[in-house]
Amino acid sequence: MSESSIKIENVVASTKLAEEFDLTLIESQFEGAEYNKQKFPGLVYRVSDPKAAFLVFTSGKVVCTGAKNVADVHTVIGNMAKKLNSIGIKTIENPQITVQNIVASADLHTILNLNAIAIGLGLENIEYEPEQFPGLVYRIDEPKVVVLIFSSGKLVVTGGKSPEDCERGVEVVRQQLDNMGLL
Amino acid sequence: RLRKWQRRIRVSNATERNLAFALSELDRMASALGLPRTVRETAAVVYRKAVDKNLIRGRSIEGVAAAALYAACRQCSVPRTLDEIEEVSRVSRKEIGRTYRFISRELALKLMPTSPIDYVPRFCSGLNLKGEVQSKSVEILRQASEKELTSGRGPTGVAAAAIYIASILCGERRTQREVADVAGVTEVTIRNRYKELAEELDIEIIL
DNA sequence: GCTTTAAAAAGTAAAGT
DNA sequence: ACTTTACTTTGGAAAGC
Repeated sequence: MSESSIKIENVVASTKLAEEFDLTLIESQFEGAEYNKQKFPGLVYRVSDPKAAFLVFTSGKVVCTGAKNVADVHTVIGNMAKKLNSIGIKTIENPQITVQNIVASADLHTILNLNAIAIGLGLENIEYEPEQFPGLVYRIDEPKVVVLIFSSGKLVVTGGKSPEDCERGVEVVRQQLDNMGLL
Repeated sequence: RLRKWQRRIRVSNATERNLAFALSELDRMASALGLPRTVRETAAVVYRKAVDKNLIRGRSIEGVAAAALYAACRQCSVPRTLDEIEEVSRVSRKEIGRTYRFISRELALKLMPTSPIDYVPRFCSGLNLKGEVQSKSVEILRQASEKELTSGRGPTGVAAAAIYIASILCGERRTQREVADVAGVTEVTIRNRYKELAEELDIEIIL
């Protein structure tokens, strides 16, 4: 019924793979790893099977960004654990992986009048400053996501913890615009 | 009791001193931008409301003053861009924009996004263009708005393109560079906007 | 608040050909 | 003029300034 045809563009997740990490050691063993403690406390490491980027911290915590699926997040983190094991670093067996944010795009396939939408949704509920950015920012409480609405009818949904949050967010926007006769 | 009395005086002094500083800042910036008294007064009202609601906490007086002036210009329909406000203030555009969003929400200013039409009088006078060209520009912008050619585009860029076209139609042609300079956008933006306007509104531009 | 990561949307900008 | 690169906005975690 409401297959919003959402396209997930990026998934951000965090987990803990060990109690602590020697980032200098990892930097020397991992090809392409970047670590500048004074610039940023985390080590940056990019992988390309499923494409993703890691931020590894001395606490053993890891942030994974850039994955296109929630499943890929688990895959790349599993691969990361194996790579760490291969250089003699032990990791936690079944790490608890938390999806922190999902960025998705969608398309309403209609040209939109952002001024009318701004009034329709209520100026106090939106932010629309075309001088600074072409998109209208709409924050939704349920699901708790932020939707960027463009005059082209394209949308960007972010802040969701699951793909369902993103799809519901798009539906909320679609329905509200429809109810106001702006679709 | 005496301590409390003295403290009140101190607080009062500090409050008055800060307010005086803020108002002088508003005056300095408004003068630098050549803004009329009504706008300065509006900005002062916005600033005082911000003070009354304790919105200055954690923010610099300069930042709130700059944001108040930015908001006042919009309320009075004589908008200045964040870049223009930044030039006369000691705060970054990012900080001004952030503070503006904050006070705009907290004071429920409910301002519509800046209309390209509000830039026409200032840009035209800066180009020494008469009322006829201004009227033509506004007419073009109204049509552009109806045909959905302004959503998401920078107001100054759209206004500049409309003025560029109007100046040609009225036989008082200004170059893209001249218009771009007064509008604070690049020639590329004028070109992109005017091509879109000319095509969608079926306006023939003979150079 | 900042720093760093990734990605999309559309507009604007700057640099190089 | 055209192409490429890059910055604007949104969200979230990480450790530390």
